Amino acid sequence: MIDVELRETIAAGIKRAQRHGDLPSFDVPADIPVEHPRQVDMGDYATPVCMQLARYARMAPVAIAAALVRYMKLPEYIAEATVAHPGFINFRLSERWLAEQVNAILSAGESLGQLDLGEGTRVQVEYVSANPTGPLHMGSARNAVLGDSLAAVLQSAGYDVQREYYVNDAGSRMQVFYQTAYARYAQAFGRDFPVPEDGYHGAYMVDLGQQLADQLGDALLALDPGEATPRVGALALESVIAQARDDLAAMGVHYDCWFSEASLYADGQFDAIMSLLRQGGYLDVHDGAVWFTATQLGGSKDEVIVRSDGSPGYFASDIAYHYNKFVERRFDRVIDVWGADHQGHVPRMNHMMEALGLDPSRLTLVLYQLVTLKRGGEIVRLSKRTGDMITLREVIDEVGPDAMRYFLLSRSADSQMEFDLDLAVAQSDENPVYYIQYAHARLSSILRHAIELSDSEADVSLLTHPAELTLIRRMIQLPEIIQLAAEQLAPHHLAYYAYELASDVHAFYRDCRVVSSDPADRAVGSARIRLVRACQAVLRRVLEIMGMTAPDTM
RNA sequence: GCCCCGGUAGCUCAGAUGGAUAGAGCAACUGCCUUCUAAGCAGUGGGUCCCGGGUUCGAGUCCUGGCCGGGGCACCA
Repeated sequence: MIDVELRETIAAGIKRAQRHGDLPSFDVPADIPVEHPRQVDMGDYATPVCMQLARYARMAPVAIAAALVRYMKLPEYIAEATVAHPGFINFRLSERWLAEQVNAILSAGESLGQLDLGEGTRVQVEYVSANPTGPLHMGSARNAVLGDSLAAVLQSAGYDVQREYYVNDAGSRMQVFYQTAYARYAQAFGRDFPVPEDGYHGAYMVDLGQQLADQLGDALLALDPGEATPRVGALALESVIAQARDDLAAMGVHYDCWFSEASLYADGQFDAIMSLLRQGGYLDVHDGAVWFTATQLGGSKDEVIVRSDGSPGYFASDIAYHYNKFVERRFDRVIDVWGADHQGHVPRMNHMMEALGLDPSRLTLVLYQLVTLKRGGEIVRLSKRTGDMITLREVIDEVGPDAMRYFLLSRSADSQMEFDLDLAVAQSDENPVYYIQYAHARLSSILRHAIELSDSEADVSLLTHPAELTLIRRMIQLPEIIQLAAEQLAPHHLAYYAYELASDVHAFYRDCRVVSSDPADRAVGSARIRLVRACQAVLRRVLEIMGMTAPDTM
């Protein structure tokens, strides 16, 4: 990539200047900063390195910059390097080279935006993984969008990515869920069977009870509730998972694997990690429970693994699950996407990795701040147990999957966000989603009108208009945006990039006529058609990574 | 009390390993459709980057002490 090559160019320039005695001897910095200047008219790339070197060289930054400019051997795509106060070197891309990139983008085809940073590293992204005790709510929406886009970004960056949903089908809450399901099932036949005090009182459970009644008939009512509950529960679980799958699919979120927590116990993974921890001396028994001694690894307190009633806690599953990910399934790297309400678990997860003899840096926990939902100016609570909640499906149906994904993606995971449903719906015509998609539709429209014009003979060197060059400059940023998003695990950069690209498209549309009846415009028109096609490819690729559609008409 | 995340324009938010005059959308105001889609374009106004100290040639960015908002500190997940 360009910034990497410029770093080398600068480093080589420093050494050459030193050899010729125009710079004093000092170590070339390992990491030479290359950035984009604030203003485009300053140049395409810049380095402030001379200001850092001033103290070692005992020279004025501008003088160092001047020496460097003399000695750097510029790559062919750099038209010029200039010195700017107080010591920047600005690099300007060759316009000829820029125009040529249109062809490069088109010939990239399917591999457009495909990097090899990951070098095929096997990475798993686990996201959503909500308890299967009811419909997904809006909190999970942010998780889904983040995780799915992260997976797409990493794929594009050259990682071998697997997308996974962890089905928490073994926790103690599940028993309560099963009991609730049974109660609603029985009630569907007019039986007066109570929903547990700490059960799930949402209306959806009534519907589910009815559905179960329709599917199972009343045969199970004859059994003892203790016997019937697991059977009703199993079907209820199946139904909830199927619904989650559907709801996520409605947002374009799909998984490679739905992993069952219960299977960890059936397959003996739990027993395996227990003996592993015991051998490592990380287990302690007191107060009737089995503890993981996180304190000996620097933790603030020990953690219960097996409760005094003999049942394993969720942390037991977490350990077995991650053992499974790293040891059984041999992922090089695992990324779990969690809501900020789980942030207290981060230290113990790292301690767990250490105790299992795994490098904690192989596990990354991406935390996102919680979404506050507002409707009618009031904050909507997201508790499943009270039943007063806004479901994921409800919002998708209201604002559409594209808007949903864009809104949730366009803010960094670290910032808590307010999702105003009324606003999202009311402003749907003025929203950035349509701005971006409209840019794509406009390009499609041009191509429809240009159907009789061929770009096979196009001479891209005719692309010299400022609006064309601005657009191309943006287009070639795709790889570095993908790299940035992949390195920071921050897909929101894509949303901003897509918006800026769309903005450049709209400006190009205004300034540069593509289809013309005047024969004199034929050559440039054909070059522009090629630009339009290349630009569409870039726009489509970003939208694809974000999980959004690229409509041809709007 | 301790830990994590925020605090940037009226509102919602960007701001890459510390760099040049801190950006965008929405909202407000002013213009622009006889030619490829006006879901668009051009322009105007709008800032003690929460406050104090520190590091640095240089701080919205790093360190430190406060303030405010959110989340967490269970034999719940």
